[in-house]
Amino acid sequence: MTPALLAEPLTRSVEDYLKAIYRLSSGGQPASTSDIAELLSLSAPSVSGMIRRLSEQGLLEHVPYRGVLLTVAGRRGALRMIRRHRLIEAYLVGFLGYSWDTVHDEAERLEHAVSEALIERMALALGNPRFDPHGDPIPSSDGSMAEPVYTPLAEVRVGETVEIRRVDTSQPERLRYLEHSGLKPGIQVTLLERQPFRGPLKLRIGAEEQVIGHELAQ
Amino acid sequence: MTPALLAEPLTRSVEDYLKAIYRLSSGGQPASTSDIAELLSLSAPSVSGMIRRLSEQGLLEHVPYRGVLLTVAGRRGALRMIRRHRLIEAYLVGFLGYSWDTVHDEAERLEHAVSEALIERMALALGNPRFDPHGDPIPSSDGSMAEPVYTPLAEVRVGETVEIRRVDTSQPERLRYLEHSGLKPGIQVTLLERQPFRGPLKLRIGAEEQVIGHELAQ
DNA sequence: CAAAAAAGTTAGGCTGTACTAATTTGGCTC
DNA sequence: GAGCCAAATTAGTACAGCCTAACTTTTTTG
Repeated sequence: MTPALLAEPLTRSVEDYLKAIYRLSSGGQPASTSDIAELLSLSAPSVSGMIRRLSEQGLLEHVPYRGVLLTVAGRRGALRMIRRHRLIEAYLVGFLGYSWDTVHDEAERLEHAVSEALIERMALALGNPRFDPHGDPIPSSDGSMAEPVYTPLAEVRVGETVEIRRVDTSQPERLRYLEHSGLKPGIQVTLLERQPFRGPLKLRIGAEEQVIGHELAQ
Repeated sequence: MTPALLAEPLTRSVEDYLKAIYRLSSGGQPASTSDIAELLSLSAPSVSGMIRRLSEQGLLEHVPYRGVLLTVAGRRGALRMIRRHRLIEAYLVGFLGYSWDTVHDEAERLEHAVSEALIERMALALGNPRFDPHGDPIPSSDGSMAEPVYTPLAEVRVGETVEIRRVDTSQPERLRYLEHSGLKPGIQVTLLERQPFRGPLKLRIGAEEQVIGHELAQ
């Protein structure tokens, strides 16, 4: 419950915890110890210990045996890292020829090391983008983030032509597949037909393609 | 005395120690505990402790009370960091508008975080340069480094026109001054006159300038 | 060349972050 | 509602790196 206005710098570990908890609690439910442990590949006791320290620092709210939620300060820290991560990804893809699937790990390490000044220079070089290469929104430096609602491709009507806006980044191999088939944000796609019972969708991207049982969640 | 061919990754601290020891022992003399402590802003006992660990890892040769020298493995680690540092500096100056005096600190942190792949992409974007923006040589990825011998400006004859090749990077404020006065590598300079007894030198850079008592060591 | 000063090392401690093993708590089932 | 399982926490340990205080070795100097 420290004021946290004078914000001492966070360690790398703390930054990773905040990001993880942000992701896990994005739906409003608290993040559980074991989910955090799973996401960060750590043991549950390690997470328990860190949760205690982060609570004492006022970065999160802990209800024992129930889970944690970020405080305002914690959320600020998390969004700062997400901004960094997504800008770094955008920069590496835009200026250094990185591909979708390799850029994540690089950004994961750089996000802890880069200065505020460099982040802003990269943002400037990119034209202060609002979205990263996968279509995920980039928080602004004051910590606000546009979170537009898109229609999952699975729910588009047959015959409709839509623009891909965002792709799920949680699985690298799926990403690689999407990249290979040209399903990138900004691309126009027409839904040709849909098989019932969560069956595959056929769509046209210029040439055409027929894929994805329902891993086209969006 | 481990073989060190399977090279476990070095920690940030270890990387900094290796760089410091490389610098301090570049003349062939061993680096002393207190010089290392001074350079890294650490206490002497901290350095003593780290020296023991690094010796055990086979990264340096320690003669108690006498000093340390890098082993082949240690030198490899040091040159790897110097390559990273100088390429990052060159990249930030060349592509992101950094100035001489601000680029060092940024590189100091990034050099520990960047992947081998990103370093090589930056090198490629720069056209595999052999020298960084200050004129310091960049070690190649196999660990060799050209170390040309240049004539200090203080020893140039009056009337001669020479090209600036390299500037001393050890003092940020001096660097800032040099940058301001246009004394950058690649620039042509004519020595107009020299005052005796380590007095100031007058030189022409297009317009002209008269500076530097003898901090123009090169 | 002996004593003082400087440099280096050892001893002992602290913090951050991780671990395993043991214990506690909460929720589910019969 | 008793018992059990899973999840969470506590207890105790380790290691990297840092520190200060105290001691030893080397160098300098009167």
